[in-house]
Amino acid sequence: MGVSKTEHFTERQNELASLAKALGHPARIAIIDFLLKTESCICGDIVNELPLAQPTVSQHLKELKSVGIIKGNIEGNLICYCINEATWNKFKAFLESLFETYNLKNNCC
Amino acid sequence: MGVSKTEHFTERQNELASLAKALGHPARIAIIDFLLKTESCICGDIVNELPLAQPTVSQHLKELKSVGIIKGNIEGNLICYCINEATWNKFKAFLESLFETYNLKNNCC
DNA sequence: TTTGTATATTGCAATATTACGATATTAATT
DNA sequence: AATTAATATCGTAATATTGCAATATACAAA
Repeated sequence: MGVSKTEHFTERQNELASLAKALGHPARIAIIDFLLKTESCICGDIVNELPLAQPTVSQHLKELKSVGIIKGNIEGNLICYCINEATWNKFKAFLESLFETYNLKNNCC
Repeated sequence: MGVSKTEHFTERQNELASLAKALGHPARIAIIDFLLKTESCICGDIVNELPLAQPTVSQHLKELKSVGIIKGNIEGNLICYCINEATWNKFKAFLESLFETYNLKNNCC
């Protein structure tokens, strides 16, 4: 991407955009789906669940981790990933606020 | 971006990723914020609301329009943009389903 | 200590995104 | 018809993303 002028937007706008961007790839949605589906941490199973090479999956995990959507714990030989509750709730709150605004006010063409 | 292998993911994963990606820029969040805030269509005011040049804003509007999040109507000399209810509701449904799954099931490290 | 297994990092090619000046288009106004 | 105003498109520079082979790292097991 080109340089995006984050300094001109509010912190909330930048944060929400970062979170949305992190989810803006089907592989990363698939990772989140998988984490939610299995009801707990995932240790050493994610690569096999995705139609991508191991380094590519690792990179997607890194991106999700860098915005805080997931967190990883080293567990012996494996790395266990799970949803990061704090960030997830923040994301949820951002969006629920948007959805609420739309429901209450929009009266459009 | 490089080529993303959309053919390996489900339609839902690809759609949700596209919508999230479209919201993955603070300028586009700002546009949505503004549309929601003003409670109706926006005619000819968006460029002045954003700290970006007119062609850049036009490009962001085009991206939001191309995934269906907003729609535009020509109104005389102006173009009026508003949230596209169908897509917005779809996006909302996708996310509410994710949030629900998290609430019910997640029991994590 | 060597081997095997899981994950991360590096490096790079192909492609996409962002931003904006210049220019085109379209319609209202004079 | 010429001017003004709003928006879109084109072209392009700078930078980011995606994907993966090769390689590194870290730990467990033999």
